[in-house]
Amino acid sequence: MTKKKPTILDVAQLANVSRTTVSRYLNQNYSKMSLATKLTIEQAIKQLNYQVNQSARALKTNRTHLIGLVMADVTNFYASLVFKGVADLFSSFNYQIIMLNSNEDALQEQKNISQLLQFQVDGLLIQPVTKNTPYYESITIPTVFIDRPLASSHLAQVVTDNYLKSQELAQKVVTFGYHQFIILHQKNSNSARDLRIQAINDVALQNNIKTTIFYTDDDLQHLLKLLIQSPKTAIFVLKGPDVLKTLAFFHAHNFNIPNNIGMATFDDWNWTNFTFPKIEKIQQDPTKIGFIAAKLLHQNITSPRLNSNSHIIVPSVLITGNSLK
Amino acid sequence: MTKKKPTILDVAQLANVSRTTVSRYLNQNYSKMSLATKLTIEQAIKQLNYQVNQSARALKTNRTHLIGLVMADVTNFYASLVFKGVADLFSSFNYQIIMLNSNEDALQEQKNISQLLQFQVDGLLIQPVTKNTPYYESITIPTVFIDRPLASSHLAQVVTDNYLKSQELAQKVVTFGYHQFIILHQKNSNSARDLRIQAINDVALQNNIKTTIFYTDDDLQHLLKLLIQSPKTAIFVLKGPDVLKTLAFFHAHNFNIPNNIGMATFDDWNWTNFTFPKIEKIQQDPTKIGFIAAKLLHQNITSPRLNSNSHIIVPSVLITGNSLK
DNA sequence: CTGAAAGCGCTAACAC
DNA sequence: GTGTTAGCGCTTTCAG
Repeated sequence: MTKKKPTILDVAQLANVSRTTVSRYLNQNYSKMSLATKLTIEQAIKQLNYQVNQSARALKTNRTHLIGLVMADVTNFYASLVFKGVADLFSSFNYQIIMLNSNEDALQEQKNISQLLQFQVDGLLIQPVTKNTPYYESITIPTVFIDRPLASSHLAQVVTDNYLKSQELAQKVVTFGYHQFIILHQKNSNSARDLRIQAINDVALQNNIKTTIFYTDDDLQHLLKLLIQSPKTAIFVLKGPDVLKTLAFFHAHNFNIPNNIGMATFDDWNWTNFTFPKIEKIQQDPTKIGFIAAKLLHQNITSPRLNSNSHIIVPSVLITGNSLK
Repeated sequence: MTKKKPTILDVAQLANVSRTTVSRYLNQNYSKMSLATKLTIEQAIKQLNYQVNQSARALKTNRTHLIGLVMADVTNFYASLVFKGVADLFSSFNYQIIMLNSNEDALQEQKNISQLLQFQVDGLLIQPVTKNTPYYESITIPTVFIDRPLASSHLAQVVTDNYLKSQELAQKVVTFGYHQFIILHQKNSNSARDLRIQAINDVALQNNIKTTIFYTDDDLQHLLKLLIQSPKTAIFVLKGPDVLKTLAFFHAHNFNIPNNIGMATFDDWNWTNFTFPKIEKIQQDPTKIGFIAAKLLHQNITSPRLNSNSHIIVPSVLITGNSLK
């Protein structure tokens, strides 16, 4: 327990070779090494239960094999799914992921990034909480932004097709003949959500449909006023978990979907797979977004300046439900 | 971009002091330092935008300020919540969390642990996928196990009161006069789940109630046979997300809860907050478990051999619903 | 109050 | 095919 960890020197001495040779073994430079020494070293390592010290290696090679993942809100299920994708990609290259929580706070995000830079991470994956591109552009290590589009074209980013798919969804809703749209979301805003709202609004305008924005943070009771004695209404719920909440609320107040109200939503996960009725939705694949972002980052780390400012759109899918009528 | 990062030496030269003095500044050893030099150094650091190199510091001090978090399944919402608790605690001590996914696979878990040891993490938090205590006991750095109880008393662990609370829940269900229990869970087993099942079984036995175990992995259709023309039945759903699935299924087959069937569940999150009806449940607090485990680990890191083998039980709460009748 | 210098464990020229 | 050696950036005695 208290005895020191074996170093490369211990292995070298036990195997009767030099540190260099052991180092070569560790880095798989077997090319110029007799099978005999290779086996001796292998044996010595096993015997001592030797493990390379990544700190030392990092100091020498200037590569930590650490990736920083800065998520806007880790308690959001979106974060787990992105993490999975990122971890899946990087685990095959023996990189480890340090995840931090910005908690939707810009200051915390900057602290997180600064911390990660001290740890000399080889790359950064950021779900940005702000649109503060000057700060983001000042980051000098390979970085890929996730989920929330940023205006600057200098910054590599992997996002989904928010505007177009939302437009498509809204247009489909229109075909059902709704005369009023209600958009339900949380006050806290971000660029991805803004694009969705904008698309819905644009479609509404083109079709002379009245749109009201409503915050789930507020008491849903207020919503009732909007619904009673109003024209045929469709509700867009911008966050998966809010669907459950809203459904329960409607159920309690004897509103039926799709008979009294139409509903459509955006789903990062399978929230609506088990609801009644099935909700018309746009489904995105956060794990895929994470995986692709990680892949891009890995490229930017291993061969810099190649696609370092790619913008990748991971398409989402429109899934039919029976929540419109 | 390509220019080298400033080192402590650059700061020292700019501030006209020695590396030692800068190092003292960095480590807040202000006690024996003139205010003048302190300010000069502060200024130089700002000017160069200097950041300490943690790899170098780690090599020297033998402390990485890295914590390894090995979770059985990161796509499970439980993992996010635990992570939050762990991150909340350790962020105040400037430790970073490296999270890895064992994917419910023992081999993967061992690889993960081995990787983390190479990175010289200062401590380990493990949600174990096996009961392989010999291997776990061979780990020589501070380690705390989470969620799934391990037999060995040598190992520090933070878990919830699975057996007792499950017993309490089952006993409550019994008072409603159910004559049959069905336990719904996933085939994949672990010690925490086993304890819950055992408690329910024990209560059933004591009350001459027939219990059937049913896997959600299988087609739920089979479940119907068990329900039609059978005595008054209560269903225990062992995983929050499965509640949605099961409710939707019952709804589709015109079974009403609580009129036709009773239901009780275990909830890591607010899965059942928005269901109809509200489900009788045991609610645990994974974030709290993570926080407490992290606290214990931090203690074990900073003052070893004090509580290094504590067993902490974080109580869960029985929450009344209207799913029993 | 400050500095000189050794050394943490490893890698990579360069030598042989 | 293998070894010598310098040095990555930092902390820490020890000396002044």
